Amino acid sequence: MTDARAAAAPEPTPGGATARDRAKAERRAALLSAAARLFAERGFPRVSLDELGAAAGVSGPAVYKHFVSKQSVLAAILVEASEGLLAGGRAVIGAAGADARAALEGLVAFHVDFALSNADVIRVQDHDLDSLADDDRHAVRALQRQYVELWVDVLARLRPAEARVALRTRAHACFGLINSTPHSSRAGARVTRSILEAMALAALTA
Amino acid sequence: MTDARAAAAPEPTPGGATARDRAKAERRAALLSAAARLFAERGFPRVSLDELGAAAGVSGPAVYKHFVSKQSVLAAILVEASEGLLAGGRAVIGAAGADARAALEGLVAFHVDFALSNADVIRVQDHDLDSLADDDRHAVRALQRQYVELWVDVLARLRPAEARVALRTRAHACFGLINSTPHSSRAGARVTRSILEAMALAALTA
DNA sequence: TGAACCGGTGAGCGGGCGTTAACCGAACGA
DNA sequence: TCGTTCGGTTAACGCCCGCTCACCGGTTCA
Repeated sequence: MTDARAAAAPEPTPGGATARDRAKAERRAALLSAAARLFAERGFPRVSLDELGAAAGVSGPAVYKHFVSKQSVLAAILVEASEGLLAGGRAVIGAAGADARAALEGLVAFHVDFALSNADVIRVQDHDLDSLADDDRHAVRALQRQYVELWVDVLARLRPAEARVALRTRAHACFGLINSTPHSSRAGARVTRSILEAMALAALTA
Repeated sequence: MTDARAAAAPEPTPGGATARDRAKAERRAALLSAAARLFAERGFPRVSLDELGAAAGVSGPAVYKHFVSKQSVLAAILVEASEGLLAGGRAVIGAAGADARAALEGLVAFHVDFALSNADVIRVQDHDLDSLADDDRHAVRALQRQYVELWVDVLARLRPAEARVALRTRAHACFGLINSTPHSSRAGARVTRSILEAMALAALTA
């Protein structure tokens, strides 16, 4: 009975690392996605480690083989999300070049897309941010601030007369508008996407 | 030494009830406002009853002389807010009569005003709603749904061709836009108010 | 092949916190 | 004036839960 397994197990290590490493990475990913869903549903403090582990197929303190604490699971989710948002925003702006209007439209489309496909993370972000330890929260806030400034820069090109404080308020309001998706996704994704994009652009360029 | 107090204490009971009743009502109000602030700052599960009591001048289990549980404090805040929102919305629509555009502008102004002067409650509302017991949450949700339908009715008058599902998405997005205030009130209240009103109307009537 | 590694488990500790219990003193009502 | 009411206090219970510990069995690698 060893032959079959011997043929299956020692594959040329497609991930580039040992089988145990790949299994561990999968577990970690499963934990993160389960955590995002659970935190979004009930809020960070009301999810126990036992529940979290169970949702990923392991049970209880096994989480500590992947994260140093419950808080660090939350931190991993939020840092990853903030970095993704910032990187994506930069890419969009770079692609638009000097065309400020195109940059704004790209940012809106990108953010709507992110919100629609990461509703859980959105919920967690403005739900449980202050359950983070101070340094983690500062890190996430710093990333978010950079992302906001990305928007403000683009808006400043379109509305040179307006103060940056006001533009910042506009950007935050626009995020609130787009991030309303998790609370209201009754309509289909296609309709929701086009409604949100139109509303956001109208609100920003009126 | 009785004379001075005898002259001061038995006032004609200005509140209409006994002095003890008035004191109790004040305590209850103090507890509610302290709770709104604390819940907004740190989230419902991370505020202990001792902290809550201390913030209102009493300490610890004295809260149980005014509320049957910690959850019921949260429920009182959210039910009161939702009822206020619904009643205010109805009043605004009634005052506008047949002019749908005026009704919408009134709703926007009213909601912006509410969000600016009740930032704490706004934060608590979309932070800790699911920390409520099932029946309380259902009650709040029912009130919120009626408020949303108020907006949808007005929007339907202005956009007769659009499906109500889509209009509901628009309403939620608009709430998200306006309710972004607590996250971004860096600019002054006056500027913020006019920016939010303009953005909301632009988003809804584009 | 065998020692080291490592991710998983179950048991258990310790602290925080919601809630209850027993009691006290002032305000109230007859 | 005197019994009752009632809002307040302190002490303590009991549970939940984050986290640690001791241990186990398969994978890895020399």
